[in-house]
Amino acid sequence: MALPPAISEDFPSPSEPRMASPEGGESQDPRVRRTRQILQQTLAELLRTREFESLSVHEITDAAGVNRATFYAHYPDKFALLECMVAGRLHALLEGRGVVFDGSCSMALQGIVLGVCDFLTQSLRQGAGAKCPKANQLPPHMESAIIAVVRGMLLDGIRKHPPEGEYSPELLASTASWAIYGAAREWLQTPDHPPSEEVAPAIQRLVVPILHPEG
Amino acid sequence: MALPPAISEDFPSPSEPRMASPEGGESQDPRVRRTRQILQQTLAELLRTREFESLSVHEITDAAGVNRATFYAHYPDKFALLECMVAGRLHALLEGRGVVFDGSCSMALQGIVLGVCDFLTQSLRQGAGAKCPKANQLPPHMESAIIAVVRGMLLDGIRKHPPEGEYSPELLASTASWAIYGAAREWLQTPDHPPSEEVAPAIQRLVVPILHPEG
DNA sequence: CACTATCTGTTGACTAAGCAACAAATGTTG
DNA sequence: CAACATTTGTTGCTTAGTCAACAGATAGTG
Repeated sequence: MALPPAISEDFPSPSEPRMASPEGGESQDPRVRRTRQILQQTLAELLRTREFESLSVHEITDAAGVNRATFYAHYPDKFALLECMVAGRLHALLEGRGVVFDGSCSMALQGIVLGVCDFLTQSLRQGAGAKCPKANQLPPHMESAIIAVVRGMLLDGIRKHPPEGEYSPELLASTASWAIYGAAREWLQTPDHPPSEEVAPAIQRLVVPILHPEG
Repeated sequence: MALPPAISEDFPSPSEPRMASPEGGESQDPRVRRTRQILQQTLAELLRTREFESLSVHEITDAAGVNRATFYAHYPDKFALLECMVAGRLHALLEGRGVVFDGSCSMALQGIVLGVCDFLTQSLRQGAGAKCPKANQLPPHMESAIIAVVRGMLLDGIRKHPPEGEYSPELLASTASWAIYGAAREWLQTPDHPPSEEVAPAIQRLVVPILHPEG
């Protein structure tokens, strides 16, 4: 498989990854939680010294002490695992800050923006060893995973307080999430960029009109 | 159960604990290694803030995210888990220093003595929060676990090079292991005791005659 | 004392994880 | 190109872990 699969519609929760078979809802079985946590944590550790593209499923499961067949019982491929891993970490970061986007409060939106900026920064710092020696860039599949998480959070919030415009929640969420990530990425690649606390309000002001096209 | 069961004859390896059913040999199944590692690690973490006596099996398995029935499939009781946990940590400490007792070399014996002293010190430091606020003492079941590990190592070494005297390897190993632990304990409880590097040779000279009654 | 509560082991039915083997696709080297 | 090795998904069978429920032991409370 050369190209990653399309990001699924459903939000890829870390404990209930994007899969072919089962419906949503978090798994209760301790074995399931344990296996997914081990796989995600192992991938995170491998990414400190290895490039994602160069990793095989066999290598990940070997390092995790998990059978390869078990891997495929949880994730369709390594891209899904990456997505869930990033989702889990980003979610943990945002939850640790008490950020919950409900569709109307722009403070929460700014929290998401700030979270993405900081998450990008720390992800780059961690993988400084092997991944992108010179350019301040993340591997592409990690980027789309972050966007998918942000899109899922925005979509949840928008659906709770749907705006009255003509645009679908999906379109609004996708547009805003790509915009947020693009802005954060641009900020990060700017030499001598200001701290995230300064740039976050600016990005937030740029994105707000997307979510509230009328006002 | 009010009293701990007697220390078994076989050495309680961390990955193959003292059990009713199976024979010796380390388990190959990743699930088995994982479960035992989680339980031992969880116990170690709990002991930082809790007293061993006050812990129930239910509490340990709950914190570990392991089913209580699974616990009993690996350990007959919490004392066996403690023993295996201590054995694993002490073994790791000694192996990290390259200590292997083969029954004859007194340098290795001194390595064991030094390891016990340092292990006692670090065990006390870790559990300083809750266990024994004033006296420099370890919970009794931890003490017997340490002695069991030392006894097992000595027994392995003695059997490789059995001395010619009238004493059985078991008697020699038990006597020496209790002597070593008692000496280390006395050293640790002495106010302003010298560093372990100084006391270890002294203890070793005390114990050597036990293992080599003739010479 | 009786009542309640918790802990200890144990059992049997169900489910997830391990394992070996497979076919197919993809590289890689001569 | 051909031969070889690696990776990817998938499949049946076995084993370990989960879960609920059980009986017995221990201990606290009115």
